[in-house]
Amino acid sequence: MPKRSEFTRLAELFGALSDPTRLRIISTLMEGEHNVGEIAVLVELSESAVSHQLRGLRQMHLVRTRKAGRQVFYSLDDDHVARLYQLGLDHVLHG
Amino acid sequence: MPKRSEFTRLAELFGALSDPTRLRIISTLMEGEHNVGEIAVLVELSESAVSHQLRGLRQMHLVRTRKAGRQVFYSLDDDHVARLYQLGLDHVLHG
DNA sequence: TGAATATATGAGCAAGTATTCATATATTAT
DNA sequence: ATAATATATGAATACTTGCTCATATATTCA
Repeated sequence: MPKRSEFTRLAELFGALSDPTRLRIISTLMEGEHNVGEIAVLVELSESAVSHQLRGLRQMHLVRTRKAGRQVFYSLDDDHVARLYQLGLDHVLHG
Repeated sequence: MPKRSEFTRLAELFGALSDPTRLRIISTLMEGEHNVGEIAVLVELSESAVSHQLRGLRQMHLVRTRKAGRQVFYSLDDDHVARLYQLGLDHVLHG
């Protein structure tokens, strides 16, 4: 049985995946890196809202950034995320 | 790219795992079935709070129940949950 | 039957979250 | 330099969540 602090961190990880907007962002990034403006168009949300969400994902180290001029390109930092996403989706679709 | 409704359901699934209390309950149930009172003791929370959380997990079909007299025994409904839990924990502990 | 026990549920509240809007910072172009 | 563009951030607000407390429902026991 893990420690309390580990449950908290695990909850934070799943929490990062517990919002449809963030999942759409993650789904978008699974197809390759994108800058903030592109992501905003793809998920149909304001750039500000996207930027706020990306901040959370950044702080959780689920995405990483590459700066190119004034654009910032985001990509998934870690394949654990993609695996969690896929496993969850399997459960939702079949299962 | 999944549909909006699927993102919502996926978010709900991860949302069910996004709270330390619920994760403790799930962790407890991974070791076998327990009734509400036992779970309350093990996770150190009121029976009411536990019952409320179990209701959510039930509605998500993540746990199932077996009634025996006036007690209700809960167990994990589905190994997807245990797999998500384990994969998430791997990410939190190492990686 | 009536009291005791196990669980479930509803209302209410405090704390957390996701968005918008306004503004700040950084970079490029004129 | 100044304007334009891309992103980030802070404050405000509406919505959601997790708990407690009181109460309801079921089941067993005396």
